[in-house]
Amino acid sequence: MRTMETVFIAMSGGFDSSFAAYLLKKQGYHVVGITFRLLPPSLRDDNNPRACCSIETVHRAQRAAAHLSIPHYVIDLREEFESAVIQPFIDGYQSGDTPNPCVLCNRFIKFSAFAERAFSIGADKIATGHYALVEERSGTHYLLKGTDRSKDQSYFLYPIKPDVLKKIIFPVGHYRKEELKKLAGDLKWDIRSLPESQDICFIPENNYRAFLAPHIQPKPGPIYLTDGTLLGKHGGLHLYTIGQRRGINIPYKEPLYIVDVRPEENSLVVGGKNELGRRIIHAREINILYHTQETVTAKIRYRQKEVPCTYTVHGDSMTVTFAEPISSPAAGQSIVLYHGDIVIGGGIITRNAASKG
RNA sequence: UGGGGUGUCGUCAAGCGGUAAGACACAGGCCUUUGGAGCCUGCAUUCGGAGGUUCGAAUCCUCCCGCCCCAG
Repeated sequence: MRTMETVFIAMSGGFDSSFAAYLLKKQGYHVVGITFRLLPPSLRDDNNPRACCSIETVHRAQRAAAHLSIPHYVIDLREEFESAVIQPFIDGYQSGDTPNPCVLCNRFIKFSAFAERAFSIGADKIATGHYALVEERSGTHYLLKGTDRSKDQSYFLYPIKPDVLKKIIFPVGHYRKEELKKLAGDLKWDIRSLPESQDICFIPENNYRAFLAPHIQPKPGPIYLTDGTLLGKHGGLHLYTIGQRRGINIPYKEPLYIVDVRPEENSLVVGGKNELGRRIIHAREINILYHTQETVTAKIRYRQKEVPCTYTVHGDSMTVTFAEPISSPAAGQSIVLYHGDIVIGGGIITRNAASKG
């Protein structure tokens, strides 16, 4: 009988990661529960049960660990989170981009800082409650979509480095959400009452504009129609993103959407829905996990069906060309490539490089 | 000051004597481990004001007020 593997699982106190811990334990791993401290005191919100490190959240994770009779520790990643996620989030909006904090968190916190820490103190593997899969096929590890396509979170996971990928387990990735709920119903502890994590963990009530308010000085500017007509004014570029409809506050014969954000002149360009499509997208800071010559697809947001495309890599950037225009690619968001279920990789969409098509 | 036009929801706009369409905007909700999108719901007891005619008026008449053109 081989030595029991030690798995450190990131526990948020929510349903998915708690159940993931349960599954690992059941599979015979030596499981250690870990909860992160991520927020500086100024952002701590002990009244928000979904906030990532409120007192209540930590307690919930501790209780879950106790139910499973596994050790539980809290590790402090506040500095890393502040410099790698929160500050870039603010800076991104300030500069007219639309950052994706979950992607940054996975890239720099969960599958970097936490992973390093875990491996340095005895973990063989790490695990999270993400709906995705890591599979080994003839010596190579692949990142795959979760079995439950409606919950698949592989989009957020593309930045994982290959050497870390092979040491990851996503225990809930094999299940459909309803299966998990059903299995959970048979357990002694009331795991189903645990909250579902969602929204940005450091932003209360999902109101990122309110979160940014104290950090960004509002800088009003003009709003133009695509033909150059001055239509109105905006209250600061950080309040808008490509493809946005609500909040533009301009009555017009048809709904208007943000077609372009121009930080150089602090202006916004709006147009009809049919003006949002782009066929060519450039991305930076790419991470490629898999190579193929076959037809690939890509998407530029979570919960979107992938669109056929081709891509060419140049160093750490790439150009993706879609067969059909894809709507509203925003600088700062991520584009992720797939070959069937397999995540090829992805990168961050760059400004002024999303071409018309 | 003469002549003409016009005044209906925040904006645009139906209505033309029978008891206020619609679009955009806005608000709320749903969806959702990013933003955005999408979907659902709400949104003028009242038609510039005051009288009058009618069983009945935003719709007809009178006066007043406000805008917009043309002329001086």
